[in-house]
Amino acid sequence: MKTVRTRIAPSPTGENLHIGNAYTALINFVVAKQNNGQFIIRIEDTDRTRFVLGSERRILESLAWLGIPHDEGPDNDGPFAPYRQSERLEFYRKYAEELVEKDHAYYCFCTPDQLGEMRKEQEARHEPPRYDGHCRELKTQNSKLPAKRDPAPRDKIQNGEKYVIRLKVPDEGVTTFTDLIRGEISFENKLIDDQVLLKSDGFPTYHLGVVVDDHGMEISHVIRGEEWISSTPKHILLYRFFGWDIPVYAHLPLLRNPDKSKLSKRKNPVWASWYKEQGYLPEALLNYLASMAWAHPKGDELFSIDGMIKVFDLKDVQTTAPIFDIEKLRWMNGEYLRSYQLSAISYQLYNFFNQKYPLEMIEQIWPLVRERMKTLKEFESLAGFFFERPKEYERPVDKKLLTFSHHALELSDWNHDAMEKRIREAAEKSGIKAKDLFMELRIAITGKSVGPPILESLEILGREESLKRLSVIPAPEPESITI
RNA sequence: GCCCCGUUCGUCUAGCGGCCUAGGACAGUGGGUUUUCAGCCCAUUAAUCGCCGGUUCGAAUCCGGCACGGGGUACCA
Repeated sequence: MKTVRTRIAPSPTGENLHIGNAYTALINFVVAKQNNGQFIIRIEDTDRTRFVLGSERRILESLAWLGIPHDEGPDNDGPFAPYRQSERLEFYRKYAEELVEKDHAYYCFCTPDQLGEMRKEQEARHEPPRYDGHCRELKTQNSKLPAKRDPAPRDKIQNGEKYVIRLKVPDEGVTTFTDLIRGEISFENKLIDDQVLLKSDGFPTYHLGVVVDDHGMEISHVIRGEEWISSTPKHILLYRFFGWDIPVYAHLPLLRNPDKSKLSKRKNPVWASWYKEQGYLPEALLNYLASMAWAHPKGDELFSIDGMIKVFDLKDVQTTAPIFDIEKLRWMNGEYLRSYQLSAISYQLYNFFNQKYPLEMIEQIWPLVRERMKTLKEFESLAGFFFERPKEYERPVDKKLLTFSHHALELSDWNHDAMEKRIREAAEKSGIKAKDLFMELRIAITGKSVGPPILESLEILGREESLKRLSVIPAPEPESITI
């Protein structure tokens, strides 16, 4: 059996790795690995007008962060280098010319202005917008020669006229392909436009690039988003015209915004980097993405990529496009966070906050906040008071209540049981609810009414710092002070 | 407009002709544990399986039509 080789082909036109690409990458990676195959990254940088500097680097960084390693790519090369389309231009020209030679493509000298005009007219006549084939028969009269050798187009080229190479889509017949997820899909050829294959700047369009490179890099499975379904017949035609083996196709459903439109940055955080900055763990993000349009056969909600590789089957992927719902991701992230060993999670937090907080402190604090956290970032809002006295208080502290607890604490040995005992005693004597005393302590120390257990927090802060905080009460509203 | 893909709780999904008066997870709600929040445990709300017809003894599951949603229709990917 042929080696399974899959790939993702991101274009460096965005800030970072799009979460939809991360999803596609995950599935491609899993399919490759479960078949002992290779996973490849190819950069499709053929649109120079949308090129974003640094995008490629950030895409690769995010993939590395996610833990989806590639066997071949622009940064580590491989047997089919280069892996950047802008560095493979000679291939595309060669193959486009070959198609012209075979009379399956032709030179087109129509200018963008002419094409725009044409489309406007078609629209006015309520016709579908498509290339009218103007240059298709551009030949000397009665010429039997293919366009390649015909003098008419040749002369224009020699005169320096700009041109593109277009695919000559047959006027009749039906192009059919089998999608592993959706089954057979057919398109009538007469409805397929004469696609541009090679642009006037010498760069290929996606359609030429993807076919030439997938074949050239021996890609066995083309697994991509469903937005490519309607382009696939063009690709099939190309494979046939070249006489190449057609890869296995699988079109994944598109991830959607809550309003069901295609996932977009306007309506949702889409960059993988955003999830990293918010303190999501790559394992959780991947686990969540895996649950999109696919479910673990055992019904497991939490599983690793390795676990997924063992049981995943492309055929089980759903055709329905799922909505990307961050709530479930948050839950999952919390589960992952809690499953970590103390030292591992502490180190993650240490690095997440750029070594801002001492590792030993984090290790002490983590047990107090582990049940409360859903993202790494939340550590700061939950436990920030350990490192810095609160600047803002949820409400003024009641000095009278505080005084009781203050005294109680001063008298106690500085440990949890002793402190709790003293506070309860103080409460009983004064007829105040212990609950209220604890709350007042909490606000004085943390500035907030919710958070980690207060007595444990006091222990970690230490006697000196704690008492200092209890003495220096932020200026409350004058009338609320009752001593 | 035309072409293509889709349609099960709010969301992710299970379901492959009888085991479905449709199961699980997230979110929600109620309760328990608790000095708060969270976590944990228990309970619970929520889908006439888009609609209409057909096939069948029997349909969420098969077929057809319709409606709705999405994608494509570029010298963008």
